[in-house]
Amino acid sequence: MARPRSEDKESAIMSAAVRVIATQGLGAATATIAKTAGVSNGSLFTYFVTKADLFNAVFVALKTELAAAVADGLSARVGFSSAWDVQKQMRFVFAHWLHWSASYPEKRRALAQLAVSDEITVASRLTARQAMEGIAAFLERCRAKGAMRDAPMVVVLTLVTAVMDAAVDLMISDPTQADQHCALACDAMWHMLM
Amino acid sequence: MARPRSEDKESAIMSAAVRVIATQGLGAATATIAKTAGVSNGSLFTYFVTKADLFNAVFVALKTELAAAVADGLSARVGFSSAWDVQKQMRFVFAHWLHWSASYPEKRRALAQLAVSDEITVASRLTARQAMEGIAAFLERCRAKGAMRDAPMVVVLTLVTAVMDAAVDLMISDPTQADQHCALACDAMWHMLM
Amino acid sequence: MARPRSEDKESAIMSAAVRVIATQGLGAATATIAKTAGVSNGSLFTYFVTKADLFNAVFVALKTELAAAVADGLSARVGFSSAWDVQKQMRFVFAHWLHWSASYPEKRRALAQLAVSDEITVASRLTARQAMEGIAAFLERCRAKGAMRDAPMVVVLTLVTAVMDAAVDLMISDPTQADQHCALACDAMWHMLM
Amino acid sequence: MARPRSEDKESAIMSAAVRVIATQGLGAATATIAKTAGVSNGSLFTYFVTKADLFNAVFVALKTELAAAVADGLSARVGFSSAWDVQKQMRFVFAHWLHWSASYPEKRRALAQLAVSDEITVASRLTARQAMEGIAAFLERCRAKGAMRDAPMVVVLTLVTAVMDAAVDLMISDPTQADQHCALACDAMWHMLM
DNA sequence: GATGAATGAGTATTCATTCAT
DNA sequence: AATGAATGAATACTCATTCAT
Repeated sequence: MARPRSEDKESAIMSAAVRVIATQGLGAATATIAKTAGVSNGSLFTYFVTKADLFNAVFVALKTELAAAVADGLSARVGFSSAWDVQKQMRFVFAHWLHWSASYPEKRRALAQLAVSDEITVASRLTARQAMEGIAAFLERCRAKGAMRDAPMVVVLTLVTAVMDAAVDLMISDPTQADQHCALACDAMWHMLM
Repeated sequence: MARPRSEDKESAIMSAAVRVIATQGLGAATATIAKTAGVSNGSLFTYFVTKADLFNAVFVALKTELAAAVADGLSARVGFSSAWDVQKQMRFVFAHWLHWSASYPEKRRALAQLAVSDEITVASRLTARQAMEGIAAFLERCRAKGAMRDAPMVVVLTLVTAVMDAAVDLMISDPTQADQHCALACDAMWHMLM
Repeated sequence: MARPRSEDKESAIMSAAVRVIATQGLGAATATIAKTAGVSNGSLFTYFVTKADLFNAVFVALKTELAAAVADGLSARVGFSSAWDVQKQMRFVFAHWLHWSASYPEKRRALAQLAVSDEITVASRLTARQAMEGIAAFLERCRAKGAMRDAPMVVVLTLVTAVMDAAVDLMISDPTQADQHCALACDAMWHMLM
Repeated sequence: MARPRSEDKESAIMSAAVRVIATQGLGAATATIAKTAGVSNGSLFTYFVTKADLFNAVFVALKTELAAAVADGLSARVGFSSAWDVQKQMRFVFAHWLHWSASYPEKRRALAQLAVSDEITVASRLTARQAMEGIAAFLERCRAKGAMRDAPMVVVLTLVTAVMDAAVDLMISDPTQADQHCALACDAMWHMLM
């Protein structure tokens, strides 16, 4: 598993991949990605044995990054307890999530493409899901007394993620209404879980 | 005077495309699609000038088909009025929608790929949206007194569609729990809109 | 050898071929030629079994047409005898030839392409040469007392044709100087033969 | 640091192109050219971005080579001055030109095809013309006191080239008479210019 | 005979991956 | 390790020709 040095190059390639995928789709040539990263096309393959490997790595990285951002919003507010506080906290977390995602439209777009690709392995998808599980505890608390209190966590997480993704798309496609869309989505989530 | 164009062939190509895209993604070769359709690769191009044209046609067709199926569930129950009836009706419609989608996993998978492709034109996306217009009216009525009563319809439709898609994914990936997932999603929708 | 009727269509196809070859080169599609001729692509092949056949027919026709035009200039002035008259007559014939060719740039261009094609058979080339032999007698008289009096006729004809072709190209490429070029070429021919 | 581009390969491709064009015309497949050059079809495109690029390069190279050969005959005899000497020199130069061209029938044939192609850019044609500039000066001197003393140089060069080309064709098509044809053409040129 | 759909071999070009330097 | 040339399979699309109507 030991990779050649230069983490710089590795991450340069990965973020180049994000940018290129965002604009050219999954059909993007590895050579294009390499050039965008300022690296020779040969080098790309010393860091990622396969184009699919690169894509999987990018997928996992983006999902992980997103999860971290969400967790970030999470850690800022812990310890509320009353119902009203829970709602406030949820809003805060979801708003953080949404705004973070909307700030990186390229990442969002790349992720959307990668998510439906069949190059992305089940393993990658599993890893991605696990990264998101950090917020499971939070959602657990949110839904504790709500309508979805007995639903399996996977289901809750899947539905929540779907709504968030859709909301981000709306925010990106019409940035002037971003705040309204954000508020609406947070409301929707609240009602869905309660 | 010459051999007329065959609608059979046209639709054979389109459904072949669905099957092939579902398994091979958008990178699927036109030759593969043609062979799957039992047609020469040259013929594919007498029916669709371009691979992108074919994909757009398939996209619109699938969306339209889905819309028709939903509308089908819609027309079955018209005329309810009390709140309880509205809920019942909505459940029915959503359940219909979900089960229909879950019954055609290939169509769903193909649609998921096509939806994020940049080969799909705005015109196609518009047409698709218009096909869904029928359900918009229904949602209008559902949300009339609910929390989202003031939200723009696009937003509502986008969120609803996202939840439906996620639910179908869940149903497909774990068919034994399909009914529970369906019920859960319907509940979620209900709460989200009310 | 009996061809299907409608000489109209046959010649429509041929002149369409001239136009299309002039603009698109020999790589022009038969379908394009057919459409230009206002005929179905299938029909083209009832008149010409092969694309090469069509091209050969066009080649021969153009060469023949040119020869006829030259002969036309020829017949206008027959019977001069003194040396000075011969020169005058030659100028007249060559000028006629040049102006006729320069009036049909598409034909000239198509002919230039066809002449170097390897689709054109030796038979066609022979026929073409024979068509031009009408002026052999005339050239014979021109060169009778000149420097090329002992050269084989083929050689004379080849050189003369080459100069004429080059002159026509010059005239076409710079129409404002057409008359000067014509005069120059006639002079050149006169000197070459005397 | 990587394998350097090989000039060998580049010229192998170009001369393969000459051979293949000579026998198959401009419709020759790049794959055929590559195989003839002993190179993978992919490699052809690292040396020439486009088939048209390759053809332009070949065109310019052949024209340049021809010009060099002519210049070669030119430099062998410099310094003559009397009228008789000029004639002798001109004959020598033209004979050299003709024999060189006749020795490379493939190059000649390829050049004939390329010259009428519309893939050949004006830039290429200009470069080619400039390569022939050397002989222009020589012709300038030849015609100084002759009949074409006032004609534009382009015209002179065009006519001379046309006669030379025709003569070469004659020499190639009937090699046993090559010398006579050569002598005849030289005479013709002499008379045309004087 | 006319039409234009059907066919499938053929084309230029691309691209993931390998390998010489 | 880094580079970028080399490779050749793969791809969308074209086109001469055939054939059903």
